[in-house]
Amino acid sequence: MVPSLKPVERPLALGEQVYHKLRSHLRNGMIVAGQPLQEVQLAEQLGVSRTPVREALRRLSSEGLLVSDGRSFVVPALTLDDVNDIYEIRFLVETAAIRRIAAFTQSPAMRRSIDDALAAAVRAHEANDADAFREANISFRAAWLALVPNPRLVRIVEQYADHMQRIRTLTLGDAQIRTIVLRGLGRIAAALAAGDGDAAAAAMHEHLSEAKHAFIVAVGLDDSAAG
Amino acid sequence: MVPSLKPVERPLALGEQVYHKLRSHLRNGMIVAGQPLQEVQLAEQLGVSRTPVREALRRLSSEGLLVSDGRSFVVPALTLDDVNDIYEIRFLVETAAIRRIAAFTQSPAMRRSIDDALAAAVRAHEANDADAFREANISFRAAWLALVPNPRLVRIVEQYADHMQRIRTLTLGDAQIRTIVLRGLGRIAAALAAGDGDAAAAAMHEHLSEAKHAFIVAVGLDDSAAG
DNA sequence: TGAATGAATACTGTATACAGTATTTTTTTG
DNA sequence: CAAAAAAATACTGTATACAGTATTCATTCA
Repeated sequence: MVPSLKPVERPLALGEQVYHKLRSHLRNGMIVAGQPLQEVQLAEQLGVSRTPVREALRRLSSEGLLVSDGRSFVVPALTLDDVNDIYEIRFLVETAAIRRIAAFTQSPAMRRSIDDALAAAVRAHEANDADAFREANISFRAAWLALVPNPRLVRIVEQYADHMQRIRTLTLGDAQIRTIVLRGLGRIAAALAAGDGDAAAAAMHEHLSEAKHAFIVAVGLDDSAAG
Repeated sequence: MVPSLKPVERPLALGEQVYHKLRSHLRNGMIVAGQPLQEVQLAEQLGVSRTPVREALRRLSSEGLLVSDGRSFVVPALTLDDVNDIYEIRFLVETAAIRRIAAFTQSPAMRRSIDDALAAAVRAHEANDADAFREANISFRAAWLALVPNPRLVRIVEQYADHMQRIRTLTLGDAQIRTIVLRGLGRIAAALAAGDGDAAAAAMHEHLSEAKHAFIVAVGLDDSAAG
């Protein structure tokens, strides 16, 4: 018998595929808020039956990415309260998570993928490529999250980051905001390179603060829009 | 038209009912780890078809209360790593949440249900009633959680508390542990009454620490069991 | 013309049938 | 008797049919 032979990749269940497809569409902001997501309609578009669609919708709903509008599901329109609540959680968990990994990011090997993502962000910014920048931003988070040893904590971070990622297309379309974000990523990476957990947490907090503010202004939830 | 007339209670969907029933059984430790939960079997016992059962199982699984054992679902046996991870999250979110509400718990009216739950715990402890004590413990958490203004934060706290609640029957069966827990609840309540957020967070941290230790010893995950 | 009523439609909840796969048991063969 | 092969079984993934309910549209009556 051959040792350490991994089981063959079984084709992903349809429900899983539908879930991932809808999720990525949500992340890209390709599904607008308010528009109802109906089982039959989606099933037809995706070429599957209602069952896997239903499963995916309920799963997204249980994660808060969709809400059940009595009958069908819709992408929730975030209120200012929602944004405050989400960022309260992000401040809490992302600063804790990044502090957690600073102990072993002094090693360049561990930092490899983080630095790669940062470099990609720099390139995208220089090329003025908003989509590539957004991708690099996602890669940056994925890179440092991969070092967090607590999978449950990772899950929470990913979940609430996704809530905002859905709208990130809006803010990262602005080159000025990309400049600010890039500086934030740089500060976080520098703190990690120094192995300074407190500095990394502080940099993350500032970074999230800037992102929150940019979002609120972009969507017009701030007072200036009302006045 | 009659004003303020609430919509009539619609009967809960079967999937919802199955979910709640299974969840409460998990909380009470009535479903042992390792035993596979199979759709057909559960459907037959509950008198419904596989569909709602399936929905409930997937939902519990997505919340981490069950894991998919290739085919069916099982209650995961918590390793020491799991316990450490779960409590890392609990330390983080429950201290933050309790700190958040201390600002308005100086008012006795706001503290009402918290004090009630504490009183119930005292009575249960004096009566040496483990079940009632467990209930009071749950009520205490529900009471202070009801004051937390961030529903998403509440959800995270509830979710990870439930992970442990499932085993709490074990530890709270011991009168000595109940004494320790009761002191912990008292310290938290006192800090809240004083409106001292930092003290409340510290009391919560100590309380969780004691609970974690009691659990590790009760299940025999500690070194003493191995040695 | 406006409101109320009834029919038609659209959608989800639930049950069940069918297909595919892993596991176990039985049978067969050395 | 042991091992391998084959069959039976048990289970989940998916599709689809059916039922119930809410919503929308058309029709009728004042």
